[in-house]
Order: sequence, then C-alpha cells, then structure tokens
Amino acid sequence: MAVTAPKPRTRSRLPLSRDRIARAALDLIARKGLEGLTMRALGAKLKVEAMSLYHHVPSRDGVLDLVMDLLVAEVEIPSEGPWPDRIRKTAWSHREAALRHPHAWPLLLTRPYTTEAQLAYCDRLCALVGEAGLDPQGTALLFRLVGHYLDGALLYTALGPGRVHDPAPPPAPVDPERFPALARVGPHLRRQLADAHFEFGLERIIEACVRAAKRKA
Amino acid sequence: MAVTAPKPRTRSRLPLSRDRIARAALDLIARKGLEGLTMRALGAKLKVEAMSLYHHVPSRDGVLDLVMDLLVAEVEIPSEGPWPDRIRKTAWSHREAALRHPHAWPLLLTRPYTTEAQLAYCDRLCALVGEAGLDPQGTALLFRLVGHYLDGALLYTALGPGRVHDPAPPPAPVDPERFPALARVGPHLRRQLADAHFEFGLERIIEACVRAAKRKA
DNA sequence: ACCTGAACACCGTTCAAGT
DNA sequence: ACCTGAACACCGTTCAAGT
Repeated sequence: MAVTAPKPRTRSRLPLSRDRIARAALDLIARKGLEGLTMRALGAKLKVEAMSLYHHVPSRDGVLDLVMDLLVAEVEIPSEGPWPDRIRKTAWSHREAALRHPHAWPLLLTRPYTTEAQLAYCDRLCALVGEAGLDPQGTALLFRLVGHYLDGALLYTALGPGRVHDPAPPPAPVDPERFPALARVGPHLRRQLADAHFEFGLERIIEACVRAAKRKA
Repeated sequence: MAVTAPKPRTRSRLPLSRDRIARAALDLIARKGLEGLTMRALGAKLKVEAMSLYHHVPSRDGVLDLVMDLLVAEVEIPSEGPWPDRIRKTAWSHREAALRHPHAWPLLLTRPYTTEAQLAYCDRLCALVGEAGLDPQGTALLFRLVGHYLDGALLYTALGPGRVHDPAPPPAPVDPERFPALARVGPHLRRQLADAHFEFGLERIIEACVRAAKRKA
C-alpha cells in the first residue's frame, strides 16, 4: 500500500515554543546586547511576526525570565568534597558562565528570582553555604558576604569592554598631575588582570567564611 | 530720570542650564525610575520642549552623566584618621547615598566613568586604599576586593523592594518541601536585616585588608 | 490553536524654521 | 543664542481578523 510521504513543507518552520524563543533571545542578546532584544527583532529571528510571540510568553519580561533560566542552568554547584572547595568551584563556574554571556548576565543582578528553576538555583546556593555549619542567621551572613562579592565581581566581568557592540574604551590614560593616585593604581586595574583579582578576593572571602565557621564550632 | 523696571516676564522661566537639567533628571528618576527618565518627560518637567535640552546636553547619555556627577558628589571620603576607619566611613557614606537615590544608583555600576568629577572620585578612592601602604599591584588587589563587595552590596541596597514604583514583592513564602535550604535561610535574608549584613561583610573585608597590609609590612 | 496586520501610545534624535 | 514643531525610524502591546 502506497503511503504518501509527509508533505515537504516549502516553509519548514518549526512551531514556536518557549524553548526556541529562549534560545533565540539569548543569541540575540549575545549579538546586539540587552536593549537589542526587541520583540520585533526576536520575531524576525524566528521568522515570525512579533505578535506571535505573545502566544507563548506574556511579555518581554517573560522572555527575560526564560533567558535567566538558561543562565542559572549553566552554573555548576558541586555536591562532593569539602565545602570551602565547593564554594570555590561554584564561584569559578559562575565566572565562566558570566564570561560566556556577558551581555545577558546583568539580568541575574537586576531582576527578581521567580521561576521554579530560579528558586531551585537559590536553594542550592543556600544549601551549599549552609554546609559551613552555622545556624540560619549565620548562614545568611555568609550568604550575603559571598553573594555581594560575587555579584560585584561578575557585574564587572560582564560589563568589561572588548566585547561585541561595546563601544566603551579601555580605561583612558589619566593625567597624573590631576589624578595622581588613579594614575599610579590604574595600570594595575587592567581587565587582563581580572582573573588574578577575582582569585585574590575570592580566597579572602573563603578565608573569612572558614574563620567564621571555626569561631562558632 | 525714570528707569523702566525690568519687565516682569509673565512666564518667568529661568534659562535652561546643565545644572537645572541635572537636578530635574535626578528628581524624575527618583519618582519614575531610570526608564521613566525620557527626554520628553524631562522637558515637560522644565517647561520646555524636549528638543531644547539638546542645546545643553549631547544626548540622553549626557543627562545620565550629569546625574552620575551629582551622585559621586554626595559620597564623603574622609581624609583624617586611621585608614581602616576611613574605609569603613567611606563605605557607610556610599550606602547612605545609595539609599537616598536607589533608582539612580545603578548608573554608577553600569556606566563608564568619564567626566572630570567621576575621575576625581576614582582618584580619591585609589588614594584611600593606597593608604594601606601596599605597592600599586597590592593596592589594586585591595581596591577590587573592597570595590566588588561594595558594588554588590549597594546594588542589592538600591534594587530592594518597597520603593516607589517598585512592583517586586518581598521574597514570597517558599515551599519547604521543594526548596528546604531556601526556606530555612530565606527568613534571615529579609531586607530589614540588610544593615547588619552589610556591616558583617564590611568588617570581614576590612579585616582582610588589614591582614594583607600587615603581611607585606 | 496559532499566527497576522493594523493601530495606539510611546521612544531618541535630526533638521529646518522661528524669535 | 536659544527654543520650537514636524518628522523619522523605532519601541511594547492590544485587538480584531484571518487560517
């Protein structure tokens, strides 16, 4: 019995889905920056009118939430080994993800965490810091200490120049007459040194956590 | 000889100036948020067509630079006393300024420092951290450690809920079945505790600076 | 059920024109 | 010199209409 082959659609466009929208949005942000993510541009990328997106997502903010879900999914939080080591690895994993998605990363610093995936990510971080063995109050103190440092360091990482569509020049030469301290320290604040700076600060933060854990124990 | 009194202008509008524009912009941001600062709204506030602003400022970004100048001018950096104390006071002064201008503060974290006033501010911060007595490389390490912590903490401070036009609800109750660690620690992450959290982290950071300074000396 | 097209109420910015 | 008005090329989102 002859079976008709599935009709080859001349326009073989997959149906829209939240997953396809999320990936297209992440890619668009990587190319054009956060403000380059417009509903019209996103629609064009998916070969669809902008208005079709609203059937899968409630608003532009809804798209940003999908992108945040992709970001937190890339962070690895190990569950084996001594906890200071796990904090160290988690921090570096954050840094790698931020470097992979510099334009999108600020979303994680400026928007509330609401989706299931985002809350699960927060939960894993709380559990990790809780391994230090302090009570919930003490855990919250360490959580903020580590968190604030990471947030600041990764925002700096993400906003660094030398990326696509980032017109900000590297720190311009500074007049040592008018700004003597800045002229002296400035050369040592170069982005190329950011790895070493990140590591130094991270180790001081972990030391502080270890000391706090010992004090309570 | 009769002198004609200066004709009382029925529309006594002051001439536009960069200073008036800056203050109006800061006020508009306080009321409507950063995205509420539009050239049209700013013009309306100054009783002028939006296009008149372009005679005093090159672009919307130029307005944001003026606002940043106002913000850094509010930070007090003491020049007397032991340096760990001065770092502590400078940090708290930052926090107070961030709390006075929560909506505008993120500008200082996301835009490059370019104007005279902004560079002078960076210079004073470098000079302060330089007081720890390390060489420029070491000074840069401390500068990043303190800076990243402050950036993260103040971004958190600035983005907190409970402000005008901030629809984000305080951390919603969390299902302890699905997110046990978050449910345990979450209550201790409330904004009301932010002062104590900020202080704890700041003191650990200053300790680390003191230790680093001793090690080198 | 899913996608479209026109429309609404906005943006930043340019430019020629007014006083 | 300073301000204006109209216009251009965009936004996010609504809504009635198509298939």
